Amino acid sequence: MSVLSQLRDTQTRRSKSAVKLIAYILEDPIAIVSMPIATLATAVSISEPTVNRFCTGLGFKGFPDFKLNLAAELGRAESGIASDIESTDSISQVASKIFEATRVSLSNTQNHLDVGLIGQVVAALDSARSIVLCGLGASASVAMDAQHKLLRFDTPVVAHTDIINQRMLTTSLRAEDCLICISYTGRTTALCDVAAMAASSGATVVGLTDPDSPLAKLCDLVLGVDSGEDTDVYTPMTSRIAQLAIIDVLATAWALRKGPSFSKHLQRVKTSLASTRLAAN
Amino acid sequence: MSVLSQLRDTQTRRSKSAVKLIAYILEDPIAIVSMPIATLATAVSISEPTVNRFCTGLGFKGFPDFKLNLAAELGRAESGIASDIESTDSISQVASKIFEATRVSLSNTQNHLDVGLIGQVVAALDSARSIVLCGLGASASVAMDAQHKLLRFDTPVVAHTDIINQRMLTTSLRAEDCLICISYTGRTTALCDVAAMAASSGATVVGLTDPDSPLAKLCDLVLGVDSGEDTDVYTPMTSRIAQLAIIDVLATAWALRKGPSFSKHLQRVKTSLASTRLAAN
DNA sequence: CCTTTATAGTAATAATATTACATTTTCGAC
DNA sequence: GTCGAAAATGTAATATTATTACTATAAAGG
Repeated sequence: MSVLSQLRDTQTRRSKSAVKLIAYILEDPIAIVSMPIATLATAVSISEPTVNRFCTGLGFKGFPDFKLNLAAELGRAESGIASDIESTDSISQVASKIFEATRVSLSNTQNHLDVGLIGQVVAALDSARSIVLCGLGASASVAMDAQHKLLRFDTPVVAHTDIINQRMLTTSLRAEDCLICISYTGRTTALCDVAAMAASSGATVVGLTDPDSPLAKLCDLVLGVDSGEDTDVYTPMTSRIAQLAIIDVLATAWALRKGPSFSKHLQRVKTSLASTRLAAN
Repeated sequence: MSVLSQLRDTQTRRSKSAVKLIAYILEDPIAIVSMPIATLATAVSISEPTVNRFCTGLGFKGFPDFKLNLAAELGRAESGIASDIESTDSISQVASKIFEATRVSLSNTQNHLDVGLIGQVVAALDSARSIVLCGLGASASVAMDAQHKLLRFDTPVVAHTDIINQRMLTTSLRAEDCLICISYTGRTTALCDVAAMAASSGATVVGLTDPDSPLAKLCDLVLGVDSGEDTDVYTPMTSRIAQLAIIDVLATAWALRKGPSFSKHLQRVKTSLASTRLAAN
């Protein structure tokens, strides 16, 4: 499992010093890799053995081993720094850059993903009376995708990609419902209004958005999608893909939570589609 | 420059021990990162300071710094084989596996991408009177996403995710139009019908699908999406993401083809959206 | 063949990390 | 609350690992 996501996991119980330590490490992981244990210990005002115990506790051989693994992981994330596309690029250059940028974005999202939160969102979905997905513009397709995936579960789910329908919906939301708002920027006024109205109805509002955005502040649970991409000319492509990956994780985690009896249901959905397909040839 | 390529560089003059050292490191770089300098020195039958001098000579602060950089680089290269999700997996394991599978799928798609074909499709888009996107089920969201991206261009574009509308549309297609059919399996009967009808109208039919599928045979141009994933229980997640990446490439390549004058138009689209956004805070 | 320079080795030292043990804190039962 | 067990933390000693300073050896050029 990834070091960073292990650190970000809010599920596991942490000691006081572990909390301080994690916060400090996550603040600038790159700096940690070239830091002796003494420096780190002093920086968080704890003792060196505590740092060491923390590392072994995570399953590493010791502090140096921890640093090595962290470095490897950061290397994975930092690799491309997705270079901008130039007007002189050939198609194959464009393709490489886009694929690389997408991979980088995925890695960043993975590294910043809070596993504990995923669990909470899955719990919210599982106990919801119904699930509503809202997204506008580019995020509309993400909402549709999520709808398609969540349709397999037996909780009523619907995606709304139209602001009028979205607003109408909030009037009928109940406290037992779950609303998932999808927006890359988290600054779309219309969607913020929807989230605010939903929140006042008592429904659980989940945001799939920039954690620092106005929208995020209106949500009960926020799944952050790594930003840091310039929203210029070649619009946010990679962020959408990261959102989709998060939805995959949600759907899969939910299916697992439902347990083995649930796979029968999935099978039924599947076979009901078989007749729409041509045989392989 | 990358550590490994620096080591492989045959141009630079090396001392006798440096040659031995490099050979040993390249043999199993992963092993090196968790090796103390003493072990390495003994293994190559040279002294520890020689190893150290070698590292500083390469521009690193010392042996540990060298190891750190090597680890980061290896982490980057590491392309795990997407393992299946087990019912006993924890949420973080699920997340890691999904992200990894997605990255692998992206790489596969990238490797199999025919750049010449992309060029042909872009040419078709550029000369089209209008563009129609068709997708059903999971591919509906891909079609929507593509629509959103292509809306920025000044060719009329529309996505249809409803089989009735799709069928109606084919009756009004002309030879100057371009139809893009999106389907992961390429075996959805309804969509094959649509493609066949469109083809008979003379329109250019582009498929974003499995190259060996019935749908692909009905298309003029086929952009293959790497399959090889079992379509069981946890349905094709990663393939969708690969499709989206291809669409990104198409849209970007098209924008570049349009040339710099076109970026003005993109800017106009962008500013027209600004008023729907909240300011950052 | 000798000088010069680069290269390598030895041993001491410095730096970094780990262990063993003592102390404090936390948490739960009473 | 308070007592005791368990967990968490700190101190100091020790072990590991890396670097430096110095010496010796080997290679290159005249």
